[in-house]
Amino acid sequence: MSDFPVSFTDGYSRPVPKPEPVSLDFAVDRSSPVPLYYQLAQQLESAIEHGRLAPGSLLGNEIELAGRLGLSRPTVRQAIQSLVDKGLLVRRRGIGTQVVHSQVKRPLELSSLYDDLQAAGQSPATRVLRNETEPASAEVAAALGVAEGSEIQVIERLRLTHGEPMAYLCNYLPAQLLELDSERLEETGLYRLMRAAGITLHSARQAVGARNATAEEGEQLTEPEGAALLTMQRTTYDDTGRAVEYGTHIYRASRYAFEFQLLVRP
Amino acid sequence: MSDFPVSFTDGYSRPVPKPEPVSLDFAVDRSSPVPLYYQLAQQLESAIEHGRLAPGSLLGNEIELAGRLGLSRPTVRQAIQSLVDKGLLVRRRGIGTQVVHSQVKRPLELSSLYDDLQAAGQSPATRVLRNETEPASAEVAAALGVAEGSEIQVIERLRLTHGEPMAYLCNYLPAQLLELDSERLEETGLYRLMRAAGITLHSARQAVGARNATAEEGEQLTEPEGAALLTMQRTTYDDTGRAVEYGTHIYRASRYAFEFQLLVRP
DNA sequence: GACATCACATTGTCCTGACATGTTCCCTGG
DNA sequence: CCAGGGAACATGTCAGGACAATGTGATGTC
Repeated sequence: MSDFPVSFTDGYSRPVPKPEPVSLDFAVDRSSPVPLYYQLAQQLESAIEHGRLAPGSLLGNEIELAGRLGLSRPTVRQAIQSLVDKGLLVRRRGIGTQVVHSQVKRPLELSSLYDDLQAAGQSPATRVLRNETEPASAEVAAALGVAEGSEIQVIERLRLTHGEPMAYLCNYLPAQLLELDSERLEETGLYRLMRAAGITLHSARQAVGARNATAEEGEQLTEPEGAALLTMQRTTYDDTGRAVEYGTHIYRASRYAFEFQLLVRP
Repeated sequence: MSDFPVSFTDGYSRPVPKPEPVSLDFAVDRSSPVPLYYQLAQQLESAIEHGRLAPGSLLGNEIELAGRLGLSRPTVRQAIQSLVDKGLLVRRRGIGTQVVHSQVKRPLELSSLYDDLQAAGQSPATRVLRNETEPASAEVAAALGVAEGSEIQVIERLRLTHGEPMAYLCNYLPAQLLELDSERLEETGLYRLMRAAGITLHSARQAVGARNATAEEGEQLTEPEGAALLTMQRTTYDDTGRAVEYGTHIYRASRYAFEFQLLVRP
């Protein structure tokens, strides 16, 4: 009953030669306004990313590390914890803290299509099809948590890469939230404009599905009627929990797929 | 930007100069093996979920709260921090800690299709089409980070609800990882079996796309050829960062869509 | 009346210290 | 030779205090 057919120490994971603590020369600057735990966390992250801390290697115990850096244990723990939250380190009671084996890095961000494309060197462009205000429909009002009929900013955009349509984006925002200039919308992404306006995005609820293109959708996206389209509906919330954006997006499945990474916290 | 339809400061801080926020009778059990910060966090979460702590309401300062509960401030902070991480609370230096406005709850979990369907009262069923080992192909070996040709457990399943096909699931696992009984696989989900075997799932990398059904796929899922299908590829890692599962899933877009919530940590 | 300044409240950071709990491994006793 | 116990060691939990940084509101000055 107690012995499962699983064994962590042997088996498929290449024979790990008992990990040994690594000792790197970290140092913190107490005169800096940057918090000490943050300085340490960044140095650790950098060391992991550059391979100076090998995957699977032990970090050395917290108390000794604290003493070597002239820090207290809670400070060191705070630094380590932030990297554990990022999925870079693993703590094991009685064992120690070790670097995660895999090469995964990004913990999952509330991604902006524009930024994603730009980062991928896809030279994105935007064509604003519509940018005006209208009274909130029942659906939009429910999604944004506002009264039906209140003023809502509606934006319809076509996102292109290399001159080819890639997605049709329709977004709804509370009208008073942000001044949206069509010119700027063609230059950058909506999320970046919102952040620049002092809105700190915090969480989003998404639904991703698929359906066959209608004739009209096909024409807009230069896909044949019936082609598979990827659909997304998203409501975004700021750090106080207010809904700040609701959108319906349609992507050409032949040119786009969502990629993201999930983290599970126990 | 200064006048939103919602304002945090008015309402309760007007009548009384000293805003005495919600004062609920929390209490911790020191004889319990459950950590104190965790007890407090659960009581707070429960109070938020049941509306005893209204959205937007202040939590009262940490020091006073600690005193009232007979706890130290770090313990109270740890409890609050865990809820901030979950997206239920917001801290503001100089202001206080508030309950977020929206009603969103689930922070996003590494979801199991089976559990999701069961939670939705869909009475899921599974038909195991294939369950055997084979040498790893190049694609699978790369995804799992093992040598090409090493033994891999292959599982093909059809997931049904109400007797109707909903998804076709193909998964690859390192052969030594887990003993997979086809009978058990028909009774529950793969993730639950892995967890029961002592594997703590930690993160996953997913790609979601769409495509038109081939004739064969259509037959398997009782969809017409050309119907829009939702596709997902996923690699799952355990808490040490080892890849423990790779899978290719195909969902009937007419019957299923992904829903999930993203959290952004600054 | 408008603007700068100060006091206050609150969270952010950091310290020291202590004990609890889970792992590993050696050493002892059989 | 094997099994069990316990020491050593690691992280987990908790306490109490101190000062810094920041947002708010009242005060004072021009």
